[in-house]
Amino acid sequence: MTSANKAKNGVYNKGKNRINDILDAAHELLIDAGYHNFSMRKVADAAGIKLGNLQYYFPSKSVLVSAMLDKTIQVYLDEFDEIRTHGSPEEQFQNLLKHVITDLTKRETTQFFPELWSLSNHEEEMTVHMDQMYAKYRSTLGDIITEMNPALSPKQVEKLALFISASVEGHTVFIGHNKPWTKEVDNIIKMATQSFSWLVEHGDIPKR
Amino acid sequence: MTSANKAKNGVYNKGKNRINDILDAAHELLIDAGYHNFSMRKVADAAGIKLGNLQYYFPSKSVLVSAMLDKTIQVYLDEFDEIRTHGSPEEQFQNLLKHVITDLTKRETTQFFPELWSLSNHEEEMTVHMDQMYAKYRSTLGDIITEMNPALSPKQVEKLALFISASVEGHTVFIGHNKPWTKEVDNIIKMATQSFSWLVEHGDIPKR
DNA sequence: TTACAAATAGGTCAACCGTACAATTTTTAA
DNA sequence: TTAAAAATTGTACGGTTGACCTATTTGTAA
Repeated sequence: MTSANKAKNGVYNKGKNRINDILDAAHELLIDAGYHNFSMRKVADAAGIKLGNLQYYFPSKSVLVSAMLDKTIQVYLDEFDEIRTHGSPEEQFQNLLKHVITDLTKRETTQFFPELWSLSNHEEEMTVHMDQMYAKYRSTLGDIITEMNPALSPKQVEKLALFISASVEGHTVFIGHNKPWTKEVDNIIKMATQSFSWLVEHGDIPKR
Repeated sequence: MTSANKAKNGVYNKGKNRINDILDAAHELLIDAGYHNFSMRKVADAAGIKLGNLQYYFPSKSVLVSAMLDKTIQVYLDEFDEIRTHGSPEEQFQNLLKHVITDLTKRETTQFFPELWSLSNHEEEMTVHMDQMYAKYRSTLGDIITEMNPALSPKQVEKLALFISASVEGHTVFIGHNKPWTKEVDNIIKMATQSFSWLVEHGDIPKR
């Protein structure tokens, strides 16, 4: 059992809060400095503790980064469930697109995801976290699509969910926070809703 | 005048080849190690020269990275012009989508762009290179769209080019080289062609 | 052939890095 | 109150990094 696990299962409130503080500081640092400027010492500074103390909770950098990714990603996962609780399938579809695209323009999202994409290309371990999140994303989207057009086969639904979710992610780099086209968010939402709805209802999607 | 400039304008073939070797080595290193593992010493090693010699051509890391980005991006820029030389607007549209999406699956492209996106979020200087490339991308795409549907206003064309190009870029993370959905490339091309063609021909795009 | 510029190598520096570990203080449970 | 556990600090180590600067070698043009 590692020190971090000991701390997580510990009974002291101080330790639990510390872990949250550290994870938040790490997240913030990743966002505004990028992973190439991300170091244990900077995280410790940002969290207001000493390097030795940080290592008591997270014995290695990779353990820290992994935990930080987990926590950040969990926030997005929770939001997908919420979408499914209100409205018709068509409304859920529109709400999901609007929600995700609007979220792209938040500073934290605009900066976080490119780091995640880059990281997953070079650190095997990070790929798992990312894939798991996008699988849930596509699964939620797929459920909605199936209800919108029950004639579609599971394979067709899968393809549509992949195409739509991937397309939406691409806008991060262009309409995200402080990007040149931020003001076009509403238009992007309109175009996404139109074209992707049409694709779900009238598209000729390969059956397998 | 910097050493790098001197070298670039120099008359020795040795020096010119060296610069190309260095830029290629830098590109390769960025691609398979990521920017967080990108160092002057590793570039020198990969290029088969000593650190001191590398610094003779590129006096600082940022100058090197900047030159490397420039060279890499130029390759993509040249390809856009090619597309415009053959076929009807509709064919050009399909060819462009097919070309860009197919390109996404190349190892170099899959790995390079997330690095570029991340870098542009944290290093002001890199943003310029990226924006310039995507501006050219959208401009080419916009010209084709205008010919496909002359009834569209310039503003509408601009929005469509933005939406389509951004959507396509998003697939890098999902159908790129060694990604979980690489085998779906052909289906993605089909869906992109269908939905984006429909959007250009029948979409209700805000006029301003 | 010789003089000069280009190209290459080598060394040094302060700063930063991840990791390990011992010493100390603080908190909690008995 | 006291002993054990948890939390925190401080320090040290071997490496790496970007930037500088000084030889030394190589190539070329006069």
